[in-house]
Amino acid sequence: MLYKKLHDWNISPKKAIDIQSTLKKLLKFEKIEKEISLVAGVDLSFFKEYGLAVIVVLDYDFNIREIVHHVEKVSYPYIPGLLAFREGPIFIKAWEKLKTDVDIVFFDGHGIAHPRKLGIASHMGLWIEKATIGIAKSKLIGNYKEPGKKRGNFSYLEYDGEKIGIVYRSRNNVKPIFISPGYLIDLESSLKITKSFITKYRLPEPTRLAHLYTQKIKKEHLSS
DNA sequence: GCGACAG
DNA sequence: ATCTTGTCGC
Repeated sequence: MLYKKLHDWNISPKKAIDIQSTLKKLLKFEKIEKEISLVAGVDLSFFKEYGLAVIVVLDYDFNIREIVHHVEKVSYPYIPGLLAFREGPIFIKAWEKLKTDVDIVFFDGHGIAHPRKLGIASHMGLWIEKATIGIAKSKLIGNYKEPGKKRGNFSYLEYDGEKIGIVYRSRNNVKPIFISPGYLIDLESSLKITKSFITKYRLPEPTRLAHLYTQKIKKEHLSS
């Protein structure tokens, strides 16, 4: 698939923060009316000095339509708030290999629930010009009330007096997931669409399957 | 200065 | 994210 190269990746943390502050101004959020038919889930795993990105495409019936992956040396450390600079360049290489045109992309990490409103989901949404949703397993910033213990219970993640995400209990008695809009989608639509892709597991299928393949493909690489 | 801190 | 087996609980 095509994408816009908005900047270089090999830059200092200070410049990376400047870029985030600049790109944040380009974000747009809309209510999704159209029925979603094809979605993609993205996840990465690491081994040795390499990073492996996997993109899984699913249709509305959870059938896998396409899977692509890309492996390359990691060139950026993990710094809270700058995750996109570590995983973004590897994800983009996998994205180049993707042939299916999807409606929405789920990322492992936050969207606007970020210090500069530019978590990896929002950041990459601008590059690929697609609607994106951030699905994180823990919070980066913000405050929230612990949601009820039952599946479906939720509360809002707030920061600077604004609702930036939803803390959603996807299964009974399990840690909640943090859903936040990435790009071209609003909070309400993000929750609705994410819920439609959650079955019997904590994570929505696109993200869950991407993670599964990330581990599987990594093992194949280590044993051959 | 202290605590927090996506993956 | 990653190093790692069994085990408690729904």
